[in-house]
Amino acid sequence: MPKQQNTRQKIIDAAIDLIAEKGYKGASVRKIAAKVGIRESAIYNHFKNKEEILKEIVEQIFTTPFETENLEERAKKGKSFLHQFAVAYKLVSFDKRMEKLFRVMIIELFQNRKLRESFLQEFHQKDIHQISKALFIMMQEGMIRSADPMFMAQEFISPLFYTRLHVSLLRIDAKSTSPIATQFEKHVDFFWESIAL
Amino acid sequence: MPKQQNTRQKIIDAAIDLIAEKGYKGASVRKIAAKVGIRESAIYNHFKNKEEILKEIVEQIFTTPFETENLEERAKKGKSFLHQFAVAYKLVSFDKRMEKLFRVMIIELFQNRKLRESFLQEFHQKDIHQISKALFIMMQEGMIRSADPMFMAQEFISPLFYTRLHVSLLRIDAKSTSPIATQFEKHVDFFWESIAL
DNA sequence: GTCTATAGCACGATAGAC
DNA sequence: GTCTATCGTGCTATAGAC
Repeated sequence: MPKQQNTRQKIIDAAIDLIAEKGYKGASVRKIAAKVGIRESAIYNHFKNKEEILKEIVEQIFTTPFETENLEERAKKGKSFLHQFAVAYKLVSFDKRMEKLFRVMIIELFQNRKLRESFLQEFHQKDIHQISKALFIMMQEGMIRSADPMFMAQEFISPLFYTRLHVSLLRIDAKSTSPIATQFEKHVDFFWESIAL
Repeated sequence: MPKQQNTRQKIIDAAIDLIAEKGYKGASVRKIAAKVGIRESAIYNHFKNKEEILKEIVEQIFTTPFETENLEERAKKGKSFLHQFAVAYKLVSFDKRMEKLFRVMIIELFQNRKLRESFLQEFHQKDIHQISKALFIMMQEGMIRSADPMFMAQEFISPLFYTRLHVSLLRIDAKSTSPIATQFEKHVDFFWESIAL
């Protein structure tokens, strides 16, 4: 049931909005409080200090529920597995909240060591691992050409990431994304043609 | 002849260092002045305000001298053209000053509209255009399979960009980049095998 | 072109009443 | 858990002497 948000979550949401727009330094405790509709001092009833808010947001960025079940079975479908992944990636790219979190991630990537490590371990490695496992199975099945699965997985994901960044940059200025919206699917076509036997 | 830097350039260099480390907001006029070895007020003899410093830096980011001569001739060499491009991209990725400018670019990408537009027009489009022209020539020569050259160019560049980001993230924490240093060349091999006829 | 001095403001955070 | 009030700090920028 859609219960009313508690103040703590309201603070986090306001902070995400502001950081996505102005960066961590630009998202002052004052502005966060104003957005929530309380005074600065009231923030400190919910968080020890400003950094604790960011910590919580960073955790939320990397707690993406991700389909990892039946990997072997799904991988045997070959191209349609990759298609499914790309479409899921596309949905996330266009989801309003996920897009905001993506912006926060990029903005803070070079300024927050913990976020950086999570990016490399969670964001990067988790996807790479899943895809590489699937690609390995496809190689065993003789569906695709042989190569280092980890490397091939990165070749598959990089263009998706780049397109996601591109989408995010266009949307921030309210520019049209229609010329690149189909690139997620086109990439799968191109990639599959590149590896299929 | 290697003349002594004037104060103006010293200010810019100090600002690049500080922004790459702390972001634009974290790179205060105070700190920039301290790094140069002058007082804050002296900064204003060289720049109208803080933003003008950033403007200058943004311009420096996108004034990359880029090899565009003899494109047709070079393109006909096929794979070795792509290899040349990737190696140049790799060199830039590991160049200390270019790496700093790359960081500044990523940090400010979502916070500076002008930088964002330059990114899309200069950084992104310029590379894409050059590569797509070369790929078009290769298609005409029957060296590679036919496809939309612009799309194919993006497929070629995305993994290079992703690897560059990866390198930058590792180096900021002084982590080893040797596991991914060869990815630029490996990508060319993989890509060429994907498109060669 | 540099300095000292200072204005004026926004910041993060705390104390204490309700 | 929220408020008012306030503290100390760091910020951008300017005025004016040298």
